[in-house]
Amino acid sequence: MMASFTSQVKQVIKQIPRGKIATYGQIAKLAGNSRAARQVAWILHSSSRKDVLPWHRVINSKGKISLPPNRGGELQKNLLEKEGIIFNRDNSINLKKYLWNF
DNA sequence: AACCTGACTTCGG
DNA sequence: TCCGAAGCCAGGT
Repeated sequence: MMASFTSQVKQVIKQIPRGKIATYGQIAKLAGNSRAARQVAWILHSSSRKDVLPWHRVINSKGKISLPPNRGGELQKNLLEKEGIIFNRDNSINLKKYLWNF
């Protein structure tokens, strides 16, 4: 079996329902390490190229997009809005409303 | 083959 | 309450 942290993270991300978002820390915690949020970010980089993952549903704990706009941040915002997520005027997301509680 | 960096979070002072 | 430092895994150089 592939019980590596990476595969766990991938599985968790695949379970994020449409129209909801999750934070790096939340995913890391579900994958087994609450402090491995950083790896989650890196995994999205490497895995989203090969596998199809809803990477756009992953944001930081402040409820904002972590990518620089020129790195896909705009795309991410666009994709989330298409799923019905409303952004605040400061480009943040209402975690109380959209955070994925499994 | 070793070292560095990355779309972050949490803990301690 | 605010700021600094540590933690974690993998891929690229």
